[in-house]
Amino acid sequence: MEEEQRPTVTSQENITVVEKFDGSVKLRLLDAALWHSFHQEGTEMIITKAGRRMFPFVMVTLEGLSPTLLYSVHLQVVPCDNRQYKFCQRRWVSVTDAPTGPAPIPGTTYLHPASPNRGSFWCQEMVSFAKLKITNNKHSQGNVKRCNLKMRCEATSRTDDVSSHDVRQIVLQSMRKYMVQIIVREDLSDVQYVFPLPETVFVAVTQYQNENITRMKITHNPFANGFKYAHVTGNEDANTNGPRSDVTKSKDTKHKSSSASGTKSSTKTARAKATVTPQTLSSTALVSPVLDTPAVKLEDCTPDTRLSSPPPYDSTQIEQTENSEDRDSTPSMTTTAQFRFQHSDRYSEERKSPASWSRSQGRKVKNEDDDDTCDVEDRELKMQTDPHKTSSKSPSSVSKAGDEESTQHLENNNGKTIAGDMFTHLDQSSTVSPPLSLAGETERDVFKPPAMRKANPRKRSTNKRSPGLPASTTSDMEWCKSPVSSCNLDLPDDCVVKFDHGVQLLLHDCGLWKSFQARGQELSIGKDGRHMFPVITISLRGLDPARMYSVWLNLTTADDIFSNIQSGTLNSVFALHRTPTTVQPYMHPFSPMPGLAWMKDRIAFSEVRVTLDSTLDDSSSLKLLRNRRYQPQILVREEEEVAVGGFGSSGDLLFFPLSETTFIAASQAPSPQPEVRKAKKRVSTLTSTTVKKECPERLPDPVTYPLQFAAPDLRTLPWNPAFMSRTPEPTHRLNNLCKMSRDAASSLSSVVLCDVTRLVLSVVKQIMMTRLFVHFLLVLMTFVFCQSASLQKTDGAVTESVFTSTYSYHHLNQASDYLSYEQYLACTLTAIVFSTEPVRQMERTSFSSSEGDLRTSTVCINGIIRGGVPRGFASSSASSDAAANSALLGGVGGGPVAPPTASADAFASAQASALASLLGGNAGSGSSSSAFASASASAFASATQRIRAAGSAYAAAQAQAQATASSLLAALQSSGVAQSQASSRAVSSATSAIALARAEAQAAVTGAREAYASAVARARAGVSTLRRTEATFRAAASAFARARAIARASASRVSAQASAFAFAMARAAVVVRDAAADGARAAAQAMASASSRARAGLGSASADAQAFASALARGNIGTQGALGGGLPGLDGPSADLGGLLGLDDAGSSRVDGLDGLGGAGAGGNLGLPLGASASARARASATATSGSGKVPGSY
DNA sequence: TCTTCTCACACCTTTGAAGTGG
DNA sequence: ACCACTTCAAAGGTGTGAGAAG
Repeated sequence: MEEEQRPTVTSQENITVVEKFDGSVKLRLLDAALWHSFHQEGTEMIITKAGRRMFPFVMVTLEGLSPTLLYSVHLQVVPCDNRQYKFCQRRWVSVTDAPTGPAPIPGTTYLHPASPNRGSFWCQEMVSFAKLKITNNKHSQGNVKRCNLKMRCEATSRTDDVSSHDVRQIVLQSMRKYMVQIIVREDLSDVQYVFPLPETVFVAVTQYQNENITRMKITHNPFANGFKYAHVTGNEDANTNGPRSDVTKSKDTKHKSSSASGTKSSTKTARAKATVTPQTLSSTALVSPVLDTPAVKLEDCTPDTRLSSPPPYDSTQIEQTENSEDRDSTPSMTTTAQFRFQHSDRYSEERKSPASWSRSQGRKVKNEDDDDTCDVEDRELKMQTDPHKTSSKSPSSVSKAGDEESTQHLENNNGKTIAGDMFTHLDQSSTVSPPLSLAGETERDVFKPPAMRKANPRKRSTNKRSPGLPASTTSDMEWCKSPVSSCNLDLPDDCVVKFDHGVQLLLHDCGLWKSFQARGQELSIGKDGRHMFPVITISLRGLDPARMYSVWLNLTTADDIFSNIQSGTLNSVFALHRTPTTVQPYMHPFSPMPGLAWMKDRIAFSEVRVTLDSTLDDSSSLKLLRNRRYQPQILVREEEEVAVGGFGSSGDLLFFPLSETTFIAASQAPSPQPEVRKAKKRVSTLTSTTVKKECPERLPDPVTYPLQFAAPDLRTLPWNPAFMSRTPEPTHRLNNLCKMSRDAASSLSSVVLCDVTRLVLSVVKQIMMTRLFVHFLLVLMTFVFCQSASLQKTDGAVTESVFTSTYSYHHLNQASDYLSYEQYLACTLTAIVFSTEPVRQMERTSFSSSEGDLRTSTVCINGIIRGGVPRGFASSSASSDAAANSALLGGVGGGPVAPPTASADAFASAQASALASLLGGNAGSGSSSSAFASASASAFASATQRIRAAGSAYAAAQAQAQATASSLLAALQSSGVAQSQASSRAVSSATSAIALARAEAQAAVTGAREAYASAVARARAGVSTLRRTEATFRAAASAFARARAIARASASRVSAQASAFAFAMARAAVVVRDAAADGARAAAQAMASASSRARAGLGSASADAQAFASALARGNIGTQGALGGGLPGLDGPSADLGGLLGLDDAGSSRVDGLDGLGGAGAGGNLGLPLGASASARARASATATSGSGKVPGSY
């Protein structure tokens, strides 16, 4: 590991960093130059009982971590040795030569509050330990308890306990030397990476020992600004009293009483002198003791120099730095306020040119002469050491050059560094890679050119308008319409052109932006959000007119600089209280739109708001941090259609950094210069009012494009892009946001959807899936219909009808600002319903009747939304309901719209016909086109046929029984005649004949019983079928009743027709039911008469048999012994016949069933509840049948 | 007596709330 | 009503210096 750690010092965007390696993981210590400067003096850190922050604090960046693994980042302060130190003779010397002193406190660990987190997180953001505190209070709690994920999982119940402590303190011992090291640990594993930072070696003290350290602390730490003046004058006093050695001597000899009083008095004196003239301070600054620390400015160092001369990081160097000659010979990286100068430029491309920052620097030199001698010292030193830069770097020249060349440099430096920053904010799923943008550099260079440099000054000279006024729209439009390739010189005034991949972007109101930049870049924001002003207004050119694009505004943190404006000067130091965050990009509300629409007019981000409230759930608000500098960028993303409809983001991404609009998010911080405020306010008011008055149509209206159904791809791509153009803009965005291509609806989509639908986020997240489902349904149905062979119109008529239906409904809502999501959903469902078969039969003329169409749509929408599709009935029921409603309101079956009364009659007749067909056995042959009626009729007809078959079998069995009885009677009669005439021989033969007749009668009865059992089974099956049919009818009746109730509620205008319809239907049903009842009654009577006839026949047969038996008993005594027990078997046929009489119950059951069936049919179709008596009777009859059909087994 | 430590202090910045005026 | 701005107060960070503690 030691070998792998090869610290190298590099300069990254003017920030000196030290790179550390541990295997594949790289750590960079930011602000290494500041650390080094302190290190050279011997860093001291104050420790207090309550805890005190470190300054400088540790900031690092990490690379090489696995994006998906969880890591915890620890800062560990480890003792360098066991020795105790004291500050003697301006140097730190060891008190105990041998490590025999008190044992140092073991290294304490500070867990970064963001731990644990994924590697992507750690590598994306800077890791700052600014809030770490060190203390000498042994009872202070460290934060080691919060350790890693393992421990957190194991001890979740102790969360509160942990949070209750001050977990941000590390316990140290004073007068001991420590070093910071960073430990990166993989959670849930034992892998860890250790990065010792020798640059951070410091001595923990309770009171500063080294005066230079104190001075440097005051210089660089913004919280010590209150002592800055004191040190300026204190140094002055020291210089007037003698060389610095005297000061040191007084410090070393601890003449604290005198020095303290002197310092205190000097403090007050300094504040009294705070208004001293810059010249005076400049002269005093030239002899400031800070000059004792010779420094070479970073700018004076060539990269090679910086790279080739890494600072010595040996901790023992602290003891060597007491020699001033050594310090002089050491190539120090920087000095005091130089850092601030550098940090102001950190990560900023303005260093390459921009006027704003150059002006800031110029003002800084001019204004901070009052209070900061260090800048002047450095600058003077620089001017002495580098004569070549003396002229070029003078404040005035810098500022002037910045003013003149800012525009030209802006597009030149369309930024590589910006590209790197920007892509960290982009969607990771984007297919665009950083090289794409970088590759465009050459192309931009081709476009950029001298034309711009020549054109702008000339135009500017002729510009007589106020610089704050917007540019001429006419010229802008001409610019937009002109071809890209021409790259003409006639650019609008007050604009700057940028290029990316041949697409040109025109930034308007640059004069206004410059005006603000010249007076300070702060943009006041509040917690409740404010509109940006000036408004970022652009124009685009070079887009493909037919392709869809979305335009985004992205705010990137231009740096990690904490900035504020103090005394009219822009101060920038490292952010102390904040860690950098990513700002969610803002999509222009018109997105996506065809390129032609984007190029048609200006694109203004007037609706965007900036806010400090990070919890604000508003997609139009950009959540910013105070006192951070932000770099607006325009992103143009090409949207491509995807197979399932909607648009995806698979196209190219263009980006345009707008360095002209860089601003600092100020926290209601008033500018200290009243004239600046007045000027800003004047310009703001003037511009706002002027813009509103002179350019009321500055914002383009949503572009409307005609539907083009003839396009061939419309038959294959069901989601018609033209449809999106015609829909209201919010719906337009809905289609884009809810497209199926996105696996999961992102939070951004949800947020934007909240904006569109005006619904809360939770609701939007719930309906997202519903919306996707509806979208899928619509796409699928359109696709199916387009592919269906039954579709007569192959030119997308169904698609058009769907869209027309939806669009006509949209007309109804044009008065409202936005179409609610419920309305949109209803429209979509309506489109689905109206795409079904009955509607396809409609004529286009009747369908396009907007009012009736709307009314019909409303009815169906309400019915479907409120009542839903009847379960188990699926599409047929829905279509029948739709057809019924359509027939009710506008006619069905095509043709012109029929009068309401006629429609009701037609519908009633259709219903009656269906019922008649059901009861008359003509199911399916009726004229009703209702699928529901057909299905129900066929089921009912089948049940009826089965019942009739059972009745026929019963009748056949009954007839067979009667025939058998007749034959038996004939046989008995014949045998009796013969026996009366014959002798005993005849008696025996008669006996055998009787036995034969008995057997035959028995067989006949058995057959009749089997036939009876079969008839009973069939009757039961008929009853079961009847019940099923009854249930079906009940469901149908319920669904129909619900649909009718909904129709009645929603369509008040047609209540009269509905009443007439109901009356006619009820009348028809009554007629039908009466007819059915009459038929059933007649059948029952016929059945009863047949039964009575059979009973009569059997009774006579039984009487004959008894007469025959008595004759035998009287006339043939000799054969009594043979006959034995008489004719007991005759009871059997009698019982069997009695059982056969029970078949009447079966018959009555059938009648009852038919009666109930008729009631069910009528009741179901009338929407009336079925009478309980029908089913009860049916059940009772069935029970009675099974009970009475029990045949005695005497045989 | 010397060194180290503690604490109150003045001063600063940051942050947010409330008020004011256009 | 909205927005921009001002004023004020609270919280927290900083070095200083007197005094206490070891």
